[in-house]
Amino acid sequence: MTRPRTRIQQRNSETILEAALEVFSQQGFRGATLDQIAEVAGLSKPNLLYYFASKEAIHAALLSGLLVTWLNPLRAMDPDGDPVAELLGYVRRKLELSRDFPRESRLFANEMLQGAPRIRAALEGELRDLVQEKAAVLRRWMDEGRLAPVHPVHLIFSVWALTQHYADFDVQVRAVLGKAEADPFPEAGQFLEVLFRRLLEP
Amino acid sequence: MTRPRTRIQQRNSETILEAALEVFSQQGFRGATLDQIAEVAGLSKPNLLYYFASKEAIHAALLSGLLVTWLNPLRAMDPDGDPVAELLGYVRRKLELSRDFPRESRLFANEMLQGAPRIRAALEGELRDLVQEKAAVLRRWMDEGRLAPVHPVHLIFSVWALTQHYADFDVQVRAVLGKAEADPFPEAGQFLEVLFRRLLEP
DNA sequence: GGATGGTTTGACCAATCGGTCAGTTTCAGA
DNA sequence: TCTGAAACTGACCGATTGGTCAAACCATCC
Repeated sequence: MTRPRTRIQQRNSETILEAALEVFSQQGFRGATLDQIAEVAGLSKPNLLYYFASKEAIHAALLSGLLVTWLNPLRAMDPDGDPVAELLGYVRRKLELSRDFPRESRLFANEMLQGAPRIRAALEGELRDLVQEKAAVLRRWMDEGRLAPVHPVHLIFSVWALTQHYADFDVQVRAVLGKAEADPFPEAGQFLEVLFRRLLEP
Repeated sequence: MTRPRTRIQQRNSETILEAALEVFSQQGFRGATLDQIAEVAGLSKPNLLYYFASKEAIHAALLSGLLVTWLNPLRAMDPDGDPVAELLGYVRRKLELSRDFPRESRLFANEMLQGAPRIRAALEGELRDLVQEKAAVLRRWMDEGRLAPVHPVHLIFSVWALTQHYADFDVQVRAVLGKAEADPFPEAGQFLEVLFRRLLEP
């Protein structure tokens, strides 16, 4: 449940979570099966259940760390920094998360599509509080005339939507852009910088 | 398969598809079960399979009409109209789709998260062609100085991301905004209009 | 070389899965 | 009112599901 003790426990727990992330992020909770996870992990199904009490427990372990990681870039937005630079930095870090951890993004998206049955509480508590706190900072910046006035919460939504789109809809992005092997993220980064710069510069 | 003939066939086919949309959009293909769909539809499982050959067939029937509906707003963008007005109109119509057909949006999102195994071909064909066609129009508008120069395809991505976010992440949006009963769409519409106006006006 | 405790597994379980089928009920048209 | 087709159902099928368990394995320390 908490920290694995032996090296084997450490290694196998990680292997299982890695495999579970692969499967859950693609199939959702109900669509994923322990057999799939076991196969990806290269372990037997009973062995999975030796390390985690249930399918639910594996999923919970994945989700528990997720929200924190996901919100770190927002937390890092400095109220004493330069408004536009801070927000562009946030966008950049969030886009890097989409690029480097697309499966985590899809796991989160899956949970949202299902109506967030397992993290509803965190959304209405932790997440809401942080967003409201940062929205107040944004509102202050706007009042000071250092940021164009827009609805601060929807502004944060727009950062989420625009960055996560490149992870969650990766197939579509690549299909439309055509060049299957090319990396769409550099272009996306440039586009988003222009977008937010034009939106936010007073 | 094609058009139902009798009134009963018409009604029950619609009932089944309506129920299937409810379940598939929330659970994804693998996560959904025929029993769930049958219960929501108020029909017996064998009766479902009297109208549709298989679970796969129900899902396919839902998806087949989806892409067309989903792309209609983009199709409606008039190459001879006013650039900014046309794009804002597109955004408005797309946001209305998110508001009025959130389950369709989630069904599509689920398919994307799974890697689009059933509509990959349409993405690389029909969808790609339409986007490239409209991107050419956007590029022309930019060359004529009637639209600020940005990457046209990523511009279209941004419309998708920002509008679909309000359907796909509806739970999160409402959790963060707090007021559970309030409708976030009017505010969203205003925000998106400001965003795209500032981004696109030359 | 044993003893010990952490690790792994084949065999198995009840429940649920998508789907079939023989047979019954309902309905529309003559 | 009769009849044939359409609509519907309970019972059932083999496969798969999440999960259990006793037994075996294995590394380590004495």
